[in-house]
Amino acid sequence: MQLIGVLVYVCTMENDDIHIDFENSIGPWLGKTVKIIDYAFQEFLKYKGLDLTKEQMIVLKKLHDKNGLNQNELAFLTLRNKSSLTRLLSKMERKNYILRKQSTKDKRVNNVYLTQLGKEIFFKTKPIIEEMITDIESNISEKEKEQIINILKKIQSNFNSKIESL
Amino acid sequence: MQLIGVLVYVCTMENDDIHIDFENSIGPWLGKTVKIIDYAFQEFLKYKGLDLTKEQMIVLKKLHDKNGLNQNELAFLTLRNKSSLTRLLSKMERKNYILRKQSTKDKRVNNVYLTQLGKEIFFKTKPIIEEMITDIESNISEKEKEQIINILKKIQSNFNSKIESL
DNA sequence: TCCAATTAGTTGCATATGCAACTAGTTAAA
DNA sequence: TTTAACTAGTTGCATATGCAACTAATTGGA
Repeated sequence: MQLIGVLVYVCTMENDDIHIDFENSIGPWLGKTVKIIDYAFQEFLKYKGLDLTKEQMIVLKKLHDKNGLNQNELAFLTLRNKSSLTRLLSKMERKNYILRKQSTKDKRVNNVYLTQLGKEIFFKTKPIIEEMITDIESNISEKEKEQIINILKKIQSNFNSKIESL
Repeated sequence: MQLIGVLVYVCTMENDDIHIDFENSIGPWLGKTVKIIDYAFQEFLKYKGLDLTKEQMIVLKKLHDKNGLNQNELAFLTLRNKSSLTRLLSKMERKNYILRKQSTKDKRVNNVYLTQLGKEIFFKTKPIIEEMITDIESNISEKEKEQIINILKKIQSNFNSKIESL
C-alpha cells in the first residue's frame, strides 16, 4: 500500500515553501485532509470485501434515502456532472445494484431504483459510513465540530459569489 | 457552466437525511468544500487563459520551490501515486513545461526541471494561487484560520493511526 | 563475485470526472 | 399546429488517479 507512506510523510511534513505561504493556508490543508479520508475510505471498503467505490456508495445512500430519484436529481444531490452520473449508474447497473426505469410521464426521464442486491450492499455499507464518521470526528470536540462546519460554510459561500461573478 | 447550479443548490441545501446524520458530519462538509474550491480553481485558470490543470500547477509550484526534484520526491510532495505522477509529467513534458533528465549517479532516477516556458507559466499562475488563497480565507478571521488548520491536523492524525493499523 | 532483494519509473487496466456535441422527448410561442 | 427552444440523458474526447505487473538499475548479503 504505497500511499500510506505518502500520507504519513505528508502529515508530518512542515512548511517547505518560502515563496508563497501555500502550506500554511487553508486550501492545501483541506485538500490533503480530504485525500487522506478518501484513501482511508476506499481502503476500508476493500478491507471489508465490498465491491464498491466511495462514489457508488454515496449514490446508494441517496437512493436509500429516496428511492426512484431521477438522474438529474441524483447528479444534483451527489454534486456531479450529469455525464459522470450516467457512467457511474451504468457501472452500478452492470453490477445489479440499481435499476433505471423510464418514466411514463416524461419519457426523457429515468427514475433510478435500488435493487434487492443494492439494498443489501447498502445495508452492509452503513456501519462503515458510521465508523468513518466516528473516525473522522474522534478527538474532535462537539464545539470544534461546530466551529469547523461553520468555517466550511463560510468558505463555501465565499465561492458562491465568486463563481457567480465569473 | 452546469456545475454552478449544482454548487448553489448544494450550498443552500439543508440536511435531508433522516437515516444517518451524514450531512451534519464533518466528512461530507469537507468533501463539498474541496469540490467547490477545485471547481473554482479550474474555472479561474481557464478564465485566465492558462492551459493548465490544478494538479499540473501544483507540480510547477513544487519544481519552482526546488528545481530538479526526482519523480519519487515529486510524488511524495504532491501526495500522489508514482504512476499518476508519471503520466502527469508526460503531459507536462508534451506541453514543454518540464523536462526529465536521467541522473548520471543513478540511472534509474529522473530529475525533473522547469523549462523556460514552465517558469513563465508558473509566474503567470502565481497571482492566481494567491488570489485563490485570499478568496478561500476572506471572511475568515486569523483565529478561525488557526482553528480550522488545527482541527484538520487532528483529523489527519486520526487517520494516520487508522491506516497503519489496517 | 554473483544472485536475491530492493528501488525508480513505466504501462495496462480499472475507476471517476468535465465539457461539448449529440438524440429524443417536451414545452411554449408564433 | 407547427416550429423553435429547452430538457434529460448519452457519448466522444480529454484529464486525473490507483493497483499490479513489468523493466532496468542498484544494493547487499552469502
